[in-house]
Amino acid sequence: MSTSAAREKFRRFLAQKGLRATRQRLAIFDAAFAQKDHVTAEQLLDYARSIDDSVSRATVYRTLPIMTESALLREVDIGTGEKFYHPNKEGGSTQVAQVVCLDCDRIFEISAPFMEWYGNTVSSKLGLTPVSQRLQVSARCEALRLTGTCPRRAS
Amino acid sequence: MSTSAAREKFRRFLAQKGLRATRQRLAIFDAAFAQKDHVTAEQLLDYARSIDDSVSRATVYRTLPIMTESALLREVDIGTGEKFYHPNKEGGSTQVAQVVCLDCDRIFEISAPFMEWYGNTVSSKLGLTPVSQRLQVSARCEALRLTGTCPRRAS
DNA sequence: CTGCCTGCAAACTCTTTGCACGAAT
DNA sequence: ATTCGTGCAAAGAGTTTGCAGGCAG
Repeated sequence: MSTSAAREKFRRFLAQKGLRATRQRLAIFDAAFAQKDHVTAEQLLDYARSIDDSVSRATVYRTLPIMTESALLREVDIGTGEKFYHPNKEGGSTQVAQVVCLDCDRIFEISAPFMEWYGNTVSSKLGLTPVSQRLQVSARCEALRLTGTCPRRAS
Repeated sequence: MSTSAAREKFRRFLAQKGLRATRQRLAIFDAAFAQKDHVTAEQLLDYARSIDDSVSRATVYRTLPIMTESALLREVDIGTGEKFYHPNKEGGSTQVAQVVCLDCDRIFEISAPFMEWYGNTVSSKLGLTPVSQRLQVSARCEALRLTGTCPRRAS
């Protein structure tokens, strides 16, 4: 899905929900879709302000749940206090695991379709219906440990 | 593992680390091991104070990482802002998944040994060594949805 | 006795919210 | 014209920390 196609999808989502397509919301959307890595709300605010300097922190925090609900943005909570956001450019499976490198703080996303099966299996035994699942692996950089340098750190 | 055996293990852990076995730390330990369900730091503080009313919030927060490191206590972060704690009475596998009921807020723990294999597999592809993994399923109560009452809620 | 540990309260981080103004439809 | 949306700043929740005094070893 191209960024402009996603942008249209966002506009449609807003219209359908009876929400307005304001300059600020679109700037935040564009900021999010310009990102390659996972970013925090604060980083998104900075970037959105470089597009439209009228964007405020409050609006970022108010817009993030909307974008998350539209499935155009994925929210990732790795237990560090702050949440990370990542554009869902493929529009595809939401069954994704994360591998978090504790050395470079990078977040890698890995498709993990079996999570859905697991959630169903385990929930039904408890009389529950799964809503969502998360699978995260925290890890250390092997190269850094051995050679003192993380090859990915160089970027 | 009995509670008193765990208590001894905690004392030994403290000694080995050169830490002192203070009244407060032991009260917090006892409070944690008296719990059946998952509790927050605040709930633990209340309970610890009923054992020794000199226990302060600061000491609870300072003691929790020590107990977690000793593996006698398990920390569970389900992304609700506060962390939950649970005594590791079996002393066994740390490979545990959580099923969180969004209706009654209960946390169910489920042994998931395959997580270790998964962590290894996925990490090695990235040149990483896994440190820990978490698998969580959020779910809704089926009985509550159908009959309006959660059988577990009654407890 | 020595210095690790403690309680207190203030500080901190991330996020949410009340209010009056502003702009999308 | 109507509302919904906005920026600002203050509030909020959970956790951490600086400091002066207290207790374990």
